[in-house]
Amino acid sequence: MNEMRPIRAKSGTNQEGTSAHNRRVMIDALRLNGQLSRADLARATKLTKQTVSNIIEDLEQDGLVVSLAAVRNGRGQPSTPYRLVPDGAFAIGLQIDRHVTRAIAVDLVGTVLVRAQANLPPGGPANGAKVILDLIEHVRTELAGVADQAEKRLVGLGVAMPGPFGLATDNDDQWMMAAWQNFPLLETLAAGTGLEVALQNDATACATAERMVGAAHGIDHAVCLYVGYGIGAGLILNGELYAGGNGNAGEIGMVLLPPSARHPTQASLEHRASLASLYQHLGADPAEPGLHERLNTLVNNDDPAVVSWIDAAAEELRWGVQLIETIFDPQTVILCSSGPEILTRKLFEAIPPLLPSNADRPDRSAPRLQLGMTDPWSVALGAAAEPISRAFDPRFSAILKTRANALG
Amino acid sequence: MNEMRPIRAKSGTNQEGTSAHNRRVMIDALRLNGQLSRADLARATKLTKQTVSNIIEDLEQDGLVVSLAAVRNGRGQPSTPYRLVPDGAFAIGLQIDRHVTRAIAVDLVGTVLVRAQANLPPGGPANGAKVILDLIEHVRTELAGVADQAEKRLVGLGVAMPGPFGLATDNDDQWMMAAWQNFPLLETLAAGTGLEVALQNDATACATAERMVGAAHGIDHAVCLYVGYGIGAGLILNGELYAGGNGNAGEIGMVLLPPSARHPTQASLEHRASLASLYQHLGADPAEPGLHERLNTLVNNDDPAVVSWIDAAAEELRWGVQLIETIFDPQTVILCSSGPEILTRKLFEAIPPLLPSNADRPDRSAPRLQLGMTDPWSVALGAAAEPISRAFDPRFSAILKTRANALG
DNA sequence: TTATTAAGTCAATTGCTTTGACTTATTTCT
DNA sequence: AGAAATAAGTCAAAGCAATTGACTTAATAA
Repeated sequence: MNEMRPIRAKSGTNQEGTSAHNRRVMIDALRLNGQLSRADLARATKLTKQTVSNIIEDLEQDGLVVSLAAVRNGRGQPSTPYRLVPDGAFAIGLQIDRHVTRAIAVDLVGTVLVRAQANLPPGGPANGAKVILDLIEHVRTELAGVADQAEKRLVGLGVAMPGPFGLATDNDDQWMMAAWQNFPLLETLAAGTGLEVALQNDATACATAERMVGAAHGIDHAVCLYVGYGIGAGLILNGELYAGGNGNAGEIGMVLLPPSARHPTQASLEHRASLASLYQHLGADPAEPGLHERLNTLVNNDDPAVVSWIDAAAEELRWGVQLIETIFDPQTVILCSSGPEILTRKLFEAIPPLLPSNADRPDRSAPRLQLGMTDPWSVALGAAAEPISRAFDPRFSAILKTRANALG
Repeated sequence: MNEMRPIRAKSGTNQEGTSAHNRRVMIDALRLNGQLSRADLARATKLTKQTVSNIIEDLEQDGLVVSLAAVRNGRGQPSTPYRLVPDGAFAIGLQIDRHVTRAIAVDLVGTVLVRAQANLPPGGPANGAKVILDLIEHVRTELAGVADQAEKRLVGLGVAMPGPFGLATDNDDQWMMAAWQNFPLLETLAAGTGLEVALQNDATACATAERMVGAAHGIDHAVCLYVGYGIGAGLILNGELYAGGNGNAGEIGMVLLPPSARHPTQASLEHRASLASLYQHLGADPAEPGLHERLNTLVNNDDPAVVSWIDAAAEELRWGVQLIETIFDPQTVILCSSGPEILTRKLFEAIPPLLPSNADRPDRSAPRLQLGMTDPWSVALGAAAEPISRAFDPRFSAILKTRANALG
C-alpha cells in the first residue's frame, strides 16, 4: 500500500525451488552415502521412484553422477547404484593470511587438484591484490591442465581470511588485515576473475572443510575450534554453516576472560591460546621466514618453552570446549589449527580431561572432542569447499525465489 | 541396496511443500507488517498476484485473514488490505517451574486470553501431573467460553520448563526437576489432552515470546538473556529458534567461570547471577510463599542486600552480554527475567556500560542490549507461542516431506 | 517350474504457480 | 470534462514437477 515503507517478508517458492531442492538432496545423499540406487534414494528422500529417476537422469546428463555396475541384493531385480562424479564441478579457494596467501582448486567431492602459495608483502591490499589475482590465475590455468571442462564447471571462488568483519577498526595490526577489510576485496576479485565470490572467516572455512571431507561430514550440529593466528569457532548448526547477523559469529577468541590467579589481567581467550600468543611466548617474529618449520622442530624436540605454552593453552582450550558445548550443544567439537600438525596433535592430547558439561550424555555417539584436519591448507580447502556447498548442498535459501516474475 | 545400513539423507519436497511454505510466508508477512494488500504481498514475496490471490482466498476461507476497507493510494485502483484474524488459531502454553505451574491460552497474534496458575507440590511428577492436567483443562474450558471454535482451532500445547534436558542427572534438586525429566511428560500430556505437545526450556520460551510479540519481532538474529531461577540464552538464529543437537543450546548459566579475585572459586555463571543466587544471597527459601512480592518490596525499598546483589550480578551479566555478542553475533540482545519487573529493570540499568565487542559496529540499527518483556508470565506466553509458530511460521522443515507416498 | 519380491519404466493425472489478456477504479494530464 | 495513465485484481489457459497405477525386468525362494 505505502510504497515508502519497506515491506518485510520472506520469499515465496515455486516448482523451480522444489526441483532445485530435490536435486540437492540427491547429491547430498550420494555424498554422504557414497553410492545409492534410485530405489535407495526414493526411500531415503521420501520421493517416488519416478521422481528420483527423472532427477537422476538429469544429473547424469549434467555429468554430476554416474551409474556403477548393477549389484544383486537378493530377491528382485538388481539395483544400479550411482555415485558422484568428482569432475562434475570445481571451485577455487583462496586463503588470505597475514604473511601468506594460498589458493587451491577442488572438485565436487573435495579432492584437492591444485595448490599454490605466495608471500604477501606487508602493506595490505595496495601491494597484495595483484599477487592474489596472479595466484588465482595460476591455479586456474593449472586446473584447466589437469581437468577437462574445468572452466565451464567452475562454480565459484571462495575466500577465507581472519575476521572479524566490518568493525570500527582500531586494530593497528602491522600486517594490516584491517586494511583488507576496507578494501573492496570481493568486488576486485569478482571483477578480476569473473567468478562468483564469497567470504568467510578462517574458522568458518575450517568448518566448511570438515563438513565436506572431514569429521563433520554428515553431522548436523558441529563446532570447529580453530587455533590459528587468532582463535575462532566455525559453526555448523542445523546442517548449515552459521555466520551470525554480520558474519562474525563464533569469534570466541574475543571472549573476555576475567582476571584469575594465573592471569592477573583481564584478557581475551586469543591472548592466551592462539598461535600469536605462542609466537609472543617464544619471542618469535610471526613474519619470520621458515617459522612454521622451526616451530615444527621445536615441538618435535619438546622445547621447554613450547611445552609450557601447550600446557597453558590447553587449559584455556579445555575451558573453550566446555564453553562451546554449553552454548551450542553440538554433537561433537573438532579441534583444528593452522599450526604444524605435531603441535595440533600435542595440543589435542593435552586438552583432556574435559570439563563437565551438558555434552556428558548417556546417549552420545560421537566423541566430545576430536582432532580435525591437521593440514595447514585446510583453511584454503574450506574456502574452496564453500562454493561447492553453496551450489550443491540442500539449504533453505536455495528453495526460495530470488527474483520476481515478469508479471507481479 | 543394503537394507541393514541406514541411509542418511534429507527429505525431498513437492508441491504441497511449496504451497505450505507460501501460505506461511503470507501469514508471516501480515504478522510483521500489520496489513498488506494482495499486490503488496506479491511484491514482497516475489510471487505473482494470481498466486497470492489464490492463497489469500484460501486463508480467508480458513478464517485466518480478513479484508479491510479499501484504501486509495494515488493513481490506480484502490487496494484492499488484509490482516490476520486473531481468532484464527489458538494455542495453550504451560510453564512448569519448581514451585508453580502456569498455563496460558493465546490466539494467532499472541494475545493472552486466559491465564491460570497452580502451586506444584514437592515430589515431582508423581504428585504434579494431575495438578498440571487439571490446570490445562481449566484453561481450555475458559478459552472455549471466550472464543468461538476455540477447540477446533487449537493447534497445540507448548511446554516450557527449566533445562537442560536428557543429561545423566546427578542433579539432586529437592524440587526434583530432574524427576520431571525422566517422567514421560510429553507422552502424558499428549495422552491427557489429545493435543500436539512440544517442549522447550524456559530461556528458549522467552525468546519465542519475544519473537512473536516482543523485541525480537521480525528480527532474524536475536538472543534473549534470561535470568530465572537459572540463567539461559534463548536463540533466534536465521529467523528460527535454535535448540542445538539435544535441545540444550544456550545454557550459558552452566558456563564455567575461572576463579577470580572477586570469586576465588571456579563456578558457573548461574551461581553468580541467577535468581537462585539472589535467594541464597538473601537467605530466602525459594519455596517461601509470597517471595515474589517480598522481593518486589525489597527492590522498591533499595534494600542493601538486593542492591549489592544487583551490582554483582550486573557485572556478571555484562560479561554474559559480551559473550553472547562475541559468539552469536546477533542483531540485538534482549534481557528477560522471571523476577519482579522492577528487579529486571534495575538489573537492566545496572549492566551498562557494555564491554567492547564485535557488536560495536558503525552500522548498528537495534540497540546492543534492550529490555524484554518483564511479565513473569512471559515464559508461559512463549510456551504458548511455540505451537503457533510451528504451525504458521515459515521454516525449512515445513517445506520438507514428512512421509513417503504410497508407491515408493 | 512357479511364485514372490524388488528395481525401474511408461503414460496419464494431479495440483500449484505462472502467463497474458482483461476488468475495474482511481489520479493526472490536456 | 474528457482522455490517458497507472495500479489492483480477476479470468482462463498453460506450464511444469511430482504423483499414480499399471507394467516390465531380473533376481531369489519354494
